[in-house]
Amino acid sequence: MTDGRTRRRDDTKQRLYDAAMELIAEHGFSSTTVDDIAVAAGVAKGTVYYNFPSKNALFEALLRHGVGLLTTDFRAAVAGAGTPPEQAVALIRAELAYIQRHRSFAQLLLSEMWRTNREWHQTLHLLRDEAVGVIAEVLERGVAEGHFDADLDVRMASAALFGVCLVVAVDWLVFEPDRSLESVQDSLIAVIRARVGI
Amino acid sequence: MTDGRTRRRDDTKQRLYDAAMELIAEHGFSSTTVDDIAVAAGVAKGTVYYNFPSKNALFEALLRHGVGLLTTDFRAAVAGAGTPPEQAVALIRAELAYIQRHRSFAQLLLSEMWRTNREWHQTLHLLRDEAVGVIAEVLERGVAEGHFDADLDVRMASAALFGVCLVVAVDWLVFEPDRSLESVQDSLIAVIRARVGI
Amino acid sequence: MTDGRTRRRDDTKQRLYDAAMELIAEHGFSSTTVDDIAVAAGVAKGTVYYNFPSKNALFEALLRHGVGLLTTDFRAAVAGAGTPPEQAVALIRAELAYIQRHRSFAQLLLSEMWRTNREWHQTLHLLRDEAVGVIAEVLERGVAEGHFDADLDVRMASAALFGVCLVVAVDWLVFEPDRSLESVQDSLIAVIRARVGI
Amino acid sequence: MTDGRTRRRDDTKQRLYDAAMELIAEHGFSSTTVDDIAVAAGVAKGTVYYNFPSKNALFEALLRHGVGLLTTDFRAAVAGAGTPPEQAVALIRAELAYIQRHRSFAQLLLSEMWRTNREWHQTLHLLRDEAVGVIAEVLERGVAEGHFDADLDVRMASAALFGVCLVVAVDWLVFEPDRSLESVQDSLIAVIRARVGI
DNA sequence: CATGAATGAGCATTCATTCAT
DNA sequence: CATGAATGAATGCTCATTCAT
Repeated sequence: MTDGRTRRRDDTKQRLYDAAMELIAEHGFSSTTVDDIAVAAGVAKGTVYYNFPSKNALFEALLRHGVGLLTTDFRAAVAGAGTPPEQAVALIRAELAYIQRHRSFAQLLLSEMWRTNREWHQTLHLLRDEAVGVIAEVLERGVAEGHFDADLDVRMASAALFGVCLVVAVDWLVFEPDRSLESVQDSLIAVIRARVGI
Repeated sequence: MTDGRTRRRDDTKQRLYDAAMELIAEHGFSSTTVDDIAVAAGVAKGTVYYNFPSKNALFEALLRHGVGLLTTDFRAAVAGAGTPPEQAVALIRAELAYIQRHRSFAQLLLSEMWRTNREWHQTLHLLRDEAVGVIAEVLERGVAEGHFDADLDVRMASAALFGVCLVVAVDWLVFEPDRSLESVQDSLIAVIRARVGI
Repeated sequence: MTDGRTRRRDDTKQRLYDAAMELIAEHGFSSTTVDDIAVAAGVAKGTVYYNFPSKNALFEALLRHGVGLLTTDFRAAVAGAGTPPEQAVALIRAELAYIQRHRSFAQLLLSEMWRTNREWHQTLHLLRDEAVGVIAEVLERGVAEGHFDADLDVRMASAALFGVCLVVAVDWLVFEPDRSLESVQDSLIAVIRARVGI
Repeated sequence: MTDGRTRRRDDTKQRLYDAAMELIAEHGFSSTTVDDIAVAAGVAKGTVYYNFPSKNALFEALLRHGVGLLTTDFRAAVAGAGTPPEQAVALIRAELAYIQRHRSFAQLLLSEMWRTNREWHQTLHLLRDEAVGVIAEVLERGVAEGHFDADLDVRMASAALFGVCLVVAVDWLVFEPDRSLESVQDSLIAVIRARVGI
């Protein structure tokens, strides 16, 4: 039955996604072999190529998948909070939580986001704009409504906010994995709020 | 003459460093071949193996070299400024300037810094502590002297500061390469200073 | 209905023949994939294996089919002409016409006819004898009836005649495809007739 | 020493040529693996790729090599004979002799010469013109000097002569390998000369 | 009758490493 | 001190074949 076949195929694709995500995040794209992915997904190597035209294509699909989830989380965070400052806090929490759940993907972004001349660079660029764009919207609204400094460089601020969460979260998961999400979130917000006075 | 030979050898090593840095930063470690490095350095492939025991060893030496330079710049920045807040600003400037000069190395750090299970992970970890440690010292002194909030999470703050500079700088060089160092620095400091009010 | 099903099955087989002939002739046996054949025939890959036990078997059937048609044409040409010399001309015309209609098959023969150690070599050998045999018969009769030189090496002459038509026809179709069949036929007969005087 | 290294490399290349020629002629291009070639040449697989950029490139070099030799033989045959008819006979003998020595190459030509859409088609086309061109020159001179029919289609005649030798020679080597070159040559010339009377 | 997802052996190609010169 | 020819294990990808539906 079509239904059965389709379900079977979707299963396979999902298992390949999961396996590839884990492996590529841990070892990087080039060091992850298609063989590894197949073994981890519990299928034959040919099955990878039956479901994706190439290793690159699988990776691109992966990026799309991962950033899509993140953007969805971002949108939900914004929708669930009231004022821009509250939304910003919600975004930070959402990003940290996402990274906690998909640590591997965060390492992937860190590795690939600013690397040019890769086949999937274009794809990643667009996806990034999608995700960071949600942050930028909030900051813009915050500026418009007088919550944030009027001359805030929104582009840089959103990139910086996105990036600092990324870096802090990954650092946390690598070096202090036992610390709780709440603790990290509180510290990070404190750091951002801190009148560092510089 | 020994002197001449040594100098010649150092030359070769330096050229290999430069070539490898450029290539690995641009394409990643796995995607850079020893052949590429040899060609870019203008030597035969065997020469790479005459000067370094392996590709991994070359890369470790590279990391040591690069982080060493950064740490030196950090120390100079601290020495050239008075109070901790001034030192912090000097550190930001130093990091941005370093990345501008060695953009490739920054991308390298971003890719490798938080990736475990690589042969050189240990090395990189130690080096990172060396560099980030300089930032931490300044923040600690700032807290001790009452410049910064007393309950500042210094560990996280220094990691965050290091990371945010890294991310902002790379983002700058990739997406707005024509912007000046000063402009970026000013914006970044403004963003950090901003009573974001969250 | 049995009739309907049979016809449908024959349709599928014919479409597979046509598709395979075209593709194998153009790209060779090894470079033609079963996938290509299925797509070109507009059926699923499994259908190829439902109708033929293997790719090799499909190819053998193809050879049988193609040479069978050629032999039939040869027989018709002989039957439609009077004396051996006239029959020889008719054979030349038949071969050229056949190749014009099935150019792909001619290229196939050229590639495979003299290649030993292929699974289907035996098959092809027998088929060849069938077709070239018709030419040989005509030449033999021509010798017996005094039309041709008494000491003609009939075996070689028939092979040579068969081959020269093959080569000339393929050359024509590849390099001067706009030339007419008649023109080629006339030139070829003139060349054969020519007292080259060597 | 450069000399030693160079000689060693040339040796390797020659051995690869020989091995590849034999194998590709016998089994065809697609069915011959680089592994086979390496084993037959007595080197490691990587060595093939150290000496040629790809399997295709090796094959193109092979074609150049083989047709080059044939053309040289053709030129020598023409130079060693007096009148165009004598030169034509010498060419036939040269072609038969060449094919006897390089039977594999002849099968190769038969398979590839009229196959379009292959990467090396262009190369082969040019090479063919070079070799067949020598025959055409002789025929042209023969016509000009009144040895051959004035309205001879030289283009076709040279292609036909080249092709008929090819076909006859291969047929000979496959089906009557014990027959002598002289015998075949005599029969072939007799066939060509025969007032077939068609 | 026909389908198409899945398989795994096989292939062209790459590349870190060795070593004779 | 430097070279570059040679190596062979590893890798991305192909494709004939199988089989559950």
